[in-house]
This record gives sequence, structure tokens and C-alpha cells, in this order.
Amino acid sequence: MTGEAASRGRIDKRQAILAAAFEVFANRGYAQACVQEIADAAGVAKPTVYNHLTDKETLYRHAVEAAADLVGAECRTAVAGLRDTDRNPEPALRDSAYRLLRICNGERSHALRSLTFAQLASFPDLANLVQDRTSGQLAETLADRLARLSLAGRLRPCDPVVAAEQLLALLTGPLEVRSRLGTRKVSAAELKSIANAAVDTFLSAYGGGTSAPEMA
Amino acid sequence: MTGEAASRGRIDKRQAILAAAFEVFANRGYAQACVQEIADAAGVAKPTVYNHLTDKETLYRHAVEAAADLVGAECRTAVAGLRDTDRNPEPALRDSAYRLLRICNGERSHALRSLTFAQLASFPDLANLVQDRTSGQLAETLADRLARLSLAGRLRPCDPVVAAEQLLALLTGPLEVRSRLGTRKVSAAELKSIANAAVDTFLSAYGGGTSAPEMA
Amino acid sequence: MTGEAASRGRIDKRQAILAAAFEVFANRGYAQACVQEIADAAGVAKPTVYNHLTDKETLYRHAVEAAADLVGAECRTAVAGLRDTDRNPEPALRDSAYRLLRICNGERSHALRSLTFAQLASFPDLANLVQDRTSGQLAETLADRLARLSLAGRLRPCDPVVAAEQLLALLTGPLEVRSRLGTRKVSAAELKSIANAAVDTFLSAYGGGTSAPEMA
Amino acid sequence: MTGEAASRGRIDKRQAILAAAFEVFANRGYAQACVQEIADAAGVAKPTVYNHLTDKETLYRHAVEAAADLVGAECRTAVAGLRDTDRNPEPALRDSAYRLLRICNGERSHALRSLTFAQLASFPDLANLVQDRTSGQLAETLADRLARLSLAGRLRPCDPVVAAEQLLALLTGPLEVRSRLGTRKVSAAELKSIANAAVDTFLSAYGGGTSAPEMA
DNA sequence: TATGAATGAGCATTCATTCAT
DNA sequence: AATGAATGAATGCTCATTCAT
Repeated sequence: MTGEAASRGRIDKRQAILAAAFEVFANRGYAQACVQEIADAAGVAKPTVYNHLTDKETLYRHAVEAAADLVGAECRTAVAGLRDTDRNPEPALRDSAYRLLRICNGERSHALRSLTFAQLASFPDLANLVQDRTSGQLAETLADRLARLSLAGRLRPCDPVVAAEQLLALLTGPLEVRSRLGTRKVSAAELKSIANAAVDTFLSAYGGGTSAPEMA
Repeated sequence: MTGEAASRGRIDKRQAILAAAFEVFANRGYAQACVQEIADAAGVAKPTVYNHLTDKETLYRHAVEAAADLVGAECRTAVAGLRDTDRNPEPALRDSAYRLLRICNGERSHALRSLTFAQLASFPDLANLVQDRTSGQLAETLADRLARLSLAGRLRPCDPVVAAEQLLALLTGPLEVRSRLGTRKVSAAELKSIANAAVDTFLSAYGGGTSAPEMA
Repeated sequence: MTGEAASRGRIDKRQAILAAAFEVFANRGYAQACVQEIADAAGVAKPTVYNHLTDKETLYRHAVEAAADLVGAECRTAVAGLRDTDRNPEPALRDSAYRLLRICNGERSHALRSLTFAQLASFPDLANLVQDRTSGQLAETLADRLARLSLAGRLRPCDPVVAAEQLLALLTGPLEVRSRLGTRKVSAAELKSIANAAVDTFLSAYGGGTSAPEMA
Repeated sequence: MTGEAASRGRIDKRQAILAAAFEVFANRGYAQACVQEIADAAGVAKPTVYNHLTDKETLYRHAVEAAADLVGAECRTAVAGLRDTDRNPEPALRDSAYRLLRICNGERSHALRSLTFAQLASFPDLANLVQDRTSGQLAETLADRLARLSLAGRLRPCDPVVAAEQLLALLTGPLEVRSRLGTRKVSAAELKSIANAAVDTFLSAYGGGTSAPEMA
């Protein structure tokens, strides 16, 4: 009991530090963020931060990695509805598209994107890691789903990797513009409109499988 | 004469400083870049930098602005071929798409994108300015062209703003993934493949106006 | 029994800490040595060091004092052979001289010397304590022996304090130079040569007692 | 003029920093000395110290080196009187001995000795450098003089290196004891007594060449 | 008693910025 | 106009020391 409570406390503190770190890094950027501020935000003393995470760099890497994992998981959840190949995929596509946009429009996503770009030069490996665990995995998952839909005759035969890539591009590209890189709030209605426009275009190109064969 | 030569020298020095500044900022990021390094790269003494540009911030703003203007101009040139409404727009689209990708894949573009994201928190206004002068203007120009093509019956009736937005998204989104945010070289062949896939999808959705049947 | 064993364990731990402390202080110097490293070297946790020895300063004092006592005891042993006033003292002198040099050339002696000098400013009293318990006591012991030898007519009448002082100087001075303050190994042969040269000079000045009285 | 004055100012500042640094290092030791204190003592701002001397380590090395050169030069001056081989060397020996003791008893010498020992572990090369430029060069110079005196028949034939080494040992050894490693003031009278005792013993061993009977 | 965890205080170093020349 | 030199303000990191268990 005591042991569990203690280690719980330890873990909580570490989590608190990582969360505070991501928050501060997101607001200030890597270089401008100072460890003292992170410590303050986490409610601990500066050396405690160092005890748990060695370095400003290490702190940054762990904070970013954790955020990337969170976003990645959210994204995978968002496209879960596409697993069903028994139905016309259009409603599921519209739903997933909107869910993805909500995630991408979230603060965490914007911050992650921002930080990743910002530190491209300093931590290129971290950029790759983040991309893999977020858009990379998402694209793969999506490609899998699209491939099955295509096989099931719900989508025209196509390269599922390209299709997934383009669907995502049709979602995130316009969002980036409309949100002005994340500096502007985008209403739910606008998100829906982006999502639907994306799905429309996507289906124009990839829709219409066997049920209404375009004589592929 | 002397006066002109002198002011010419002055201008040259200012340009040299701005160029060096963009280079250094691009390589190190805003905070990590130090004025001394920029001065060294420009071949002048540190106070000279301050004489010309007041501030690190001012220096940054001017350097970024100049780069944005350059990229913006390049982009506008790239889509010049779309002005012609007398022909099937497909070849021009493929050409413009490829040209745009080459620009977006260039070092300057990547650096600009990187820096803009990196300093979102510190200089949000600069982010907007850059976006306006690059993708913003480009999107507008493109929307104009597409509107005329649509009017001319070369494209299906559509919202030209959305169409432009999506075409750009289909180009830049996949490029970003493939180039791993700019850290990886992308071959000309791959660029062409991205461009063609984008145009294919775009034309599936927006192509086929009245006068120019796809069967062409 | 248990009590004894326990207190034995306690004492052992304390000894281990002191030994580790001297080792670490010797290698790093007072300020550069950190308590954590000492704790690690002693195989205990940091607070345990504090439990036993209060302070970094206290720890240092005890460690140095213990080392000084060890060296002091060794030195006294080394000159035991001079107690004999019945024989020509030359062989005993040569033997004692060599033994002293071996001690002074030992790691512990060098470390002690180094640390004492290093912390002159911070702990001047400790410097005096160390000097008293090592060269001080040795000089006194030696002076006693020389006085008796002189009285016994084995040495010319002289001020035994000065004589002892000079004999020690003739030993340690050259050793310090040859060993480059302890950074260089000095061979046994070289030690012997130093010892003999010292005794030669010493006997030239102080040798020749009653057997060939110079009629002081 | 202006240039000279300016560079003069620069040099003066550098000298001031080095002098202040030696002072502070001597009083506090390397690790305990903080650069701010040195800057204050030199009457400059901290970064100025770094501008001139790069590093705390570099600062230390230059300060110590400069002090070593000063002491070395003083020592060489002190034994200048021994160059004369036409006279009985005894008065010159007594004079040089006393002069050397005054130097070795000076604050700078003590500090140099202290610091050298203190940082043996951190900067062993510096220890050697200091020893070479002070006692090393002195011993050589002295050996030269003694060799010539010996050749001139003013001293008994001997190994001049050993003789020099022993003479210096007879001076510095007792001084170190009497001054308690430099923590205690030693009166001029006591210095003279040490010097004379050293010369007495030295001459007992090495004096009495062929041409200059001791009875002189 | 022994220890994992936490902290307050301190220090080297860097950098944007400003004078004096 | 251009520069060498100087500085005030920060910031990463370390370490002796103390709690709570």
C-alpha cells in the first residue's frame, strides 16, 4: 500500500512535470521556455525536474513523445468506424473526417506540429518520430481500411496508400489555411464543411465500387 | 555618383545582412541564432547589424518577409500557365502542379514554413503575413484561374475557392509527408508522381466541364 | 552480542565512509568532490553519510585527520631504528631516511599534502593539525633521537631541532622535485640515492662525535 | 596615439583581470573562487572577463602562469650574486639564501605553491609548468653557479645538481615548517637564521675547495 | 537506522544590446 | 557609417542539505 502510494506519487509527479513541460514548450517554444517556468507550472522545484528528466533536451523529448502518443491514439480511434465493409462507407467517412479535423484542430495537435517544425534543425530524429506516431500511423491505418473497402467493392480499385494520403491532405490542408496555422478558432460548422468537401472530392475520385461499377 | 555608389553600398550591405540572417535563422531557429553569427555570415560587425535593423526581432521580421515575398512571386509564376482558358486545362494543371511542388520542396520554402510554425507563439502576426503572401495569394490566384476555367466550361461548376484550396492541399500535403517535413530529399520523379496523382484526383472531382469531354 | 555486532557494523560503515571520503577528496579535491560520489564509493546512501558525519566539512576533517594519524604513525615507526645510541648511527640513518622517503612518496602522503595545501585558506587550523601530527611529531621525535646521539657522542654537539629539520628537508625537498609534486613515479633506486645524498650531507655537517671530537 | 592609448587600456584591463584573478584564486581556491568575484575585484563586468579569457580554466591558467613567471624572475635575480667566482662564495651564498627565503616567504610564492598543490589532480600539466618556471629554473641556475664555483676551486668537487637541490631544500624545507605552510608570519631574523643554518650545513658538505681555505 | 525524493542557493556561461572611437 | 569593447540580464545545471518513510 505504502509502496504503491509512494510510487504513485512519484509517477504523478513525473506526469505533472511532463504535462507542464509540454504546455510551456508549446507556449514559448523550446529555447524560450526555461526550466524554472516548467518547474513552477508543475508545482515542483527545479532540481526535481532534473532528477526526473536529466536534461532540458530529455525533458523536451519525453514531453513531445508523450503528446505524440496521445494524438496518435486519438486519431486511430477517430477512424475506427471505417472498419465496417458491409455498408456504404460514405457516412463513416464523413464521420471519421470530422473527428479527425476536431483532433487536428485541437490545441495539442497544433502545439505538436508547431514544436516539431520549430525544432526540425535541432532534433530531426524527433520530428520523424512524431510524424511516424501521428500522421504516419494514421495514414497506414487509413490505407488498410481503404484497401479493405476497395476489396469489398465499396471503393474503386486504387492505390490505398495514395488514397489515404490524399484524403488526409484534403482534410489537414484546408484546415491549416482556415485556422491560420492554428492561430484562429475554427467553428464546428466550418470543420464540418471542410470535412464534407474533402469527402466529396475523395469520393468523386475513389468512390463508386462494384455496387455501382463504373466499369473499372 | 558618389552618393549613389554609397547608397548602393549601403543597400548591398543591408541585403547581405538580411540574406545572412535568413540563412542563419533557417539553420538554427530564431532563439538559437545569435546576432554575432549573422554578423559573421554577412561579413560585418555586430553593431552594423543593429545600425541597419534595430533589433533581433526587426531583423527576423525583415528577413522572413523578404523570403516570403520571394516564394510568393515564384508561386505566382508557377501558375501563370493556367491563364489560358482556350485549351483543355489538364496539361497546364500538371505543369503548374509540378512547378509548385518544386518550389514547395525548395530549401527556402521549407525554412520559411519551419520558421513560421516555430515562431507562431512569439510572432503570430508574422505567421499571418507569411501565409498571406505565400499560400494565401497563391490560393487566391489559383481560385481566379479556376473560376475562369469553370466559366469557360473547362471545369465543372464549383466553388473556386474550395477547389483551389483542395488542389493545393493535394499537392502540399503528400509532399510534406514524403519529404518528412523537409528533412528528406524527394526525387523529381516522386514530385511528378505526387503532382499527377493530385491532378488526377482534382480532375475527377472538378474536371469534365461542358466543352471538353474527358474522352479527349 | 547483537549489540556488539550492530555497533561493529556501525563502526565499519563509518570507517568505510571515511576511507571512501579520503579517496574521493584526494582524487578530486575538496570542492570538486561531491558527497554523492563519496556515498557511492562507500556503498551507502547519501543521507547515511550525513547521519554519520553531519557535514561535508566535518566529513573532510575526520577523513583528513585519520589519514594524518596513519601517516604520522608510519613515520614514527620509520625512525625507530635511531633509538640505539650504542652504535655508529650512520646505517640506521640511511635506513630511516629511505623508509621515510618511501612513506613520503606514498599516495596517502601526497594526497594529504595536496589537500592540506589546497584547503589552507578554508581550513587553516586543519593544516596546522595535519602538520603537527605528521612532520611536526616526526621532527620532534627525530630531534629527540639526534639529541641523544649527540649526547652519546655519536654526533657533533648541535641544536637537535635544527638538525632534525634539516635532515627532513634534505629528504623531502629533493623528493618533491623528483616526483614532480607526486605526479611522477620515483624508483626505489632513486629514493635510495636521495636518501644517501641527504645522509652524506647531514653527516658532513653533524657527524663525527666523540670518537673524533672536534672539541666543540 | 589614440590607438596606443586604446590598446594600452585593453592591456591594462587584461592585466587587472589577471591580477585580480590570482588574488581571488589564492584566497579562495580554484573551485570556491567565482568569476563574479574576480570581475568585481578587477572592476569590470563578468562578461568582460570572458571576453578576455574565454573560460574559468583559461583564466586560472593564465593567472597562475603569470605569477609563476614573476616568481621565477625574482628567484633568478636573487642568485645573481653567485656569479662571481673570484671571491670566497660564502657571503654571496648567505645573501642569496636570505633573498630566496624572502621571496619564498612572500604571499605570491605561498599562494602559487598552494594553488599548484590544490589543483594537482585537475591540472597536472600546470603543476609541472609552474615547477619548471620556478624551482626548476632556479635549481638549474643554481647548479650552473655551483659548478663554476667548484671548477674555480671555491667548492669541493661535487655533483652540482644534487648540491643545488640540497641547498634549496635546506632553505625551503625549514621555511615551510616555520611558516606553517605560509599561515604564519616569519620574522626577518628567523629568515636569516634559517638562511645561515642552511649555508652552514651546505658549506660543511660542499665548502672548502682548494684555493680558499675556510679559515679565510 | 537507512534511504528515495525534494529543494534552496549558487555559479559558469551566453547573448542582445549599447558606448566610445 | 562601422567597429572593438563592455555590460545587464538570463538560464541551464549542480550540489549540499533536509524530509518523510
